[in-house]
Amino acid sequence: MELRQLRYFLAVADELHFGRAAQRLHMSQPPLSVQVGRLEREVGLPLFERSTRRVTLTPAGRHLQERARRILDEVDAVRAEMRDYVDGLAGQLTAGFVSSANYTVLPEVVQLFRSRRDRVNLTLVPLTSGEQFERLRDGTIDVGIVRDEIPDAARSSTPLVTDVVFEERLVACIPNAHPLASRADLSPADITGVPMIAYPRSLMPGYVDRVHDVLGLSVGSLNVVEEVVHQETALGFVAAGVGASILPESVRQLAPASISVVPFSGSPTTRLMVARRRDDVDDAISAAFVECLHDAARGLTARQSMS
Amino acid sequence: MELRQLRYFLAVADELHFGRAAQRLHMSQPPLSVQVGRLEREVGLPLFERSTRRVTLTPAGRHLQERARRILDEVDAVRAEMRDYVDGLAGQLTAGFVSSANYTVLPEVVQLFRSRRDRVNLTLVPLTSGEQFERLRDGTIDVGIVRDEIPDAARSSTPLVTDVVFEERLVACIPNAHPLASRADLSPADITGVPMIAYPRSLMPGYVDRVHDVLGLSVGSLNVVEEVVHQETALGFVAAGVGASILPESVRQLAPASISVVPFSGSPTTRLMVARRRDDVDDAISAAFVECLHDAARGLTARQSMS
DNA sequence: CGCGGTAATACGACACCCGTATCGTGCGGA
DNA sequence: TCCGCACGATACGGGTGTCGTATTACCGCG
Repeated sequence: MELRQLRYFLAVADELHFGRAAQRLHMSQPPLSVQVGRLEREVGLPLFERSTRRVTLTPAGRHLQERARRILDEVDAVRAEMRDYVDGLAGQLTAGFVSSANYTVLPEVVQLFRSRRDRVNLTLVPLTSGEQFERLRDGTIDVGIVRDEIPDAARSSTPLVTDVVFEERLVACIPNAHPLASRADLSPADITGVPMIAYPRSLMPGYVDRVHDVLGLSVGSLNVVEEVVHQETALGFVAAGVGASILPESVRQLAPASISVVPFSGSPTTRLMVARRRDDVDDAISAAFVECLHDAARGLTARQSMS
Repeated sequence: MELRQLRYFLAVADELHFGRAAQRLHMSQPPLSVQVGRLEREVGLPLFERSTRRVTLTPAGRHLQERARRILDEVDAVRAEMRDYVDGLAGQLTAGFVSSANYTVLPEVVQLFRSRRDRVNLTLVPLTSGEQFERLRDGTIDVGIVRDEIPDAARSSTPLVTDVVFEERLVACIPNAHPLASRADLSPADITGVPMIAYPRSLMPGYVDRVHDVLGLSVGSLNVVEEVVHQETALGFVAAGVGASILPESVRQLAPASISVVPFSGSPTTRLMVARRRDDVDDAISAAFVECLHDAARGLTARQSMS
């Protein structure tokens, strides 16, 4: 029993006329008769009562008509669902993200994407930028939300492409007790002697390089006393008076009253970026996700410029 | 998209191994790979991620796995249902019956058959014996419950076969006012002069012949003053004093107090019979129906002999 | 670095399916 | 009553699909 035979049978059952059914199927009548006959031999009983003047369904034929219609409808539905996978309306997307994105675009991005592509299963994996480059390469994630540019070394080894999503100012988080805490703004020279809480370059290469770059600092010029991997941890050390830390401005939401958040003169920035494999940029699902990122960032940037 | 391809795909999806799947499908691996590839080209995207060491389902593949399993299960179910039609567990049966059967076997037969073959649609058509012979011939009914033997003329024109189902005594229904009403039993000679309500021979040939036969009457020897087609009508005329009528004993259930029901000496009988086309005797459904008839009659005969 | 295992490809044989031509049959009109 | 017509079934040839065997390509492992 093949679908073709069911389609043929159903056409005849609906038309109750082999000639017209054949016409509807864009074929000639003889092979249609043959296929229906073959189906009847397979199920072991006649599905039609035929005379040269009239074709009628047998009870078994009537039953099969209902079931065949149901099955063929289901097959059509599957075909449509498969087309949705082709068009990116359904599927799977695994996205990495730096935890700091939690405080800017991420919540709205997730909401936007879930509403626009409700049949895509979105899996979010919190990872550092460096880990995301690695997992983009081995295919464990499809898209990465990273902070700042990919270092040349990582970029050359695999063809990854990046887009700037959201730009925000860098700020210094300083214990209130420290003399610099009361300053309106800081210059890079102000912090060179200050004990610093920083990220390991191996895990956050883009961000670490960016900070040095925009502040005009040479490698090693900062007095790093502690290395951490999360903003929350960094803020904890700052609050404890261990040192200061250079973080994205959105960290204000997390900073307790015991910490002063001081901007830099010249408003140096850090950039949230989205990274994908080059051969993935025209994938419909990841493209939709990137679009959500930009849409969410657009709203955030507008609010940012108003304040 | 054909069922064969879905079957092949599903085997691979279950095994995650082309070789083992091919083995399970009793075929070799290369054509299996080809068919799966063909299916993938049709839906427009890969269903498996393959390396030489590992086969994995893509998201679309996982989805299709569920749907394909469902569809194939449904096809299997249809096959089983079709087999039920072959085996006579499902289908259609149109049975004719003489209205007098209503007062003996019919109610129990219907109940029995409906419980034994709940998936057979039983249609009951009240018809005289003569009409049933006609409609057995043209296929409008599949089985007939008739009274007494088919006359030779009807029998020869089409190959019908009959079985005795239930035998009961003939009785005379007489208005209470008539002198014969008080008799314990009657002989045929007693009624030759009495005005009679009878059936037309054209509609009930078997019964009319039977009555004449078992009572030893020659054609025309009865004084027929009225012809009717239903017991109920005959009883009405009897109650009105128009005349007497010779009916099956089960008519007692219907007879009002104004009518006397008197048996004949020698206990002549009428027989309820089941008739089928000869080429239908090994049809599973009608055979089951006949079996129900006999089973119902068996119980009835037992109760009859006890009284 | 070769070896085993696995999926993909190549190719020839066979079966299936389709279209054209034709037949058999039953109904309806002349 | 007979002929014509409509319709489904059958016959047959050509093309396509599907299968099995043989072979290739690739990957992981010892």
